[in-house]
Amino acid sequence: MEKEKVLIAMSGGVDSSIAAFLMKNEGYDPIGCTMKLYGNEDIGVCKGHTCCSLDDIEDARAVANRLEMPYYVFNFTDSFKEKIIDKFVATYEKGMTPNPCIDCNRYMKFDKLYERGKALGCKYIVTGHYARIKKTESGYQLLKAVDESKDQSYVLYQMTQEELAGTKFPLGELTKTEARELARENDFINAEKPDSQDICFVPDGDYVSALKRFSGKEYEPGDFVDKSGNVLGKHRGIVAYTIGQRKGLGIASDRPLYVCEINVKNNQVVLGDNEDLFSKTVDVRDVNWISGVAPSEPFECKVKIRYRMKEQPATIYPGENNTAHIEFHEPQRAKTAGQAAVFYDGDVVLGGGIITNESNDK
RNA sequence: AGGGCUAUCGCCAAGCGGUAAGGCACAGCACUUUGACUGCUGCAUUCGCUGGUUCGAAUCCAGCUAGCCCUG
Repeated sequence: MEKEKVLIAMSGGVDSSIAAFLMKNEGYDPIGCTMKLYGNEDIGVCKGHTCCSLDDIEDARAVANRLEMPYYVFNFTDSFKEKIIDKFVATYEKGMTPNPCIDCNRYMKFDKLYERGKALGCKYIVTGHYARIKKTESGYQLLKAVDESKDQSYVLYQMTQEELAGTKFPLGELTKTEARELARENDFINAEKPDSQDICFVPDGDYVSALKRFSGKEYEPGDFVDKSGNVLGKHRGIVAYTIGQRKGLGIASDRPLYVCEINVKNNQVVLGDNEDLFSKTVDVRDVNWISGVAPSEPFECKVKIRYRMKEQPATIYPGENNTAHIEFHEPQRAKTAGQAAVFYDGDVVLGGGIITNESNDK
């Protein structure tokens, strides 16, 4: 009997390697692949451990060989630049803070890669994400991972029914510790490889320099001001800041200062106290409802406003044109335009959207 | 010109005769598939200068210097 083909996105890290291993064990016929998303020359020198650096292709290939899988490298550099990098730059220039990982999942893994999988006759594409997919009578659900500390459902909220139907997340049921164990037991060369971190196309973590390199621009310094408009100092360009940021301001005060507002128009960054950062309402656009249909009535659920935070109770008011208004029961710290708000009902991801900045959007 | 006040780390600021708190900034580490937040660690042998009193002074005294305020 013919085994079902699946396409495995392999970053070269432990997780996706184990994903491949598990699929193989489950009796699928896996094909390994790595998406080439950028060239080293595009991002400066590329050393270190990031999720898709070219060095990692060697590791991915080694694992694929080990598992006796065909292995391909897909060159997606053009669309990655267009869909991820250019948007990353544009978002910062608008005084907002992008989350490129979300876009990468949406436009690369579950769009470009998904198509390739189909073209290769694969029934599923498989990634090493820590999240679960559940089939119910009413359709597919995206769930949090069993290992809550590693849960990545937040960065997957853009997935559609069709994508969920054609995707497998074998790591969703495992803890990170178990994944590492498996890698060690099977002598995977990347068993001890550190978890990825930082933006993959900004390996040194200096995203401000990266922005300049990508855009070819210098960003104009401007004023740091307080709520009353008093000038407190000079900032090094609006793109270098995000809401709630404390470090790197270089301003000595009698208390900690935080970025409260980024004003693109006057090229000003407004600084204030931590208490000034809290607000109860958040508006989102580009909302994706995983079920495929927007709720017609307001409802209660829990919401995350950033990747690393515990979801908080809120009421969602679905709006026109894929928007929604969120009212938290308790004020939340540092809502940041450009980041995603993701809705949860227990372990189930209901959907999510991009946080708008009312003042900047006007 | 008189009178008063103040001078402690890059910034704010404790200390009031017993051998330099703390906050901010900065640096490093941890955490982290975004940016942040957060946590931990480090950061003045020295208190405007010069003398004096004392076993011992940033803390008391004198002079000098600088800044601020009030009054001709």
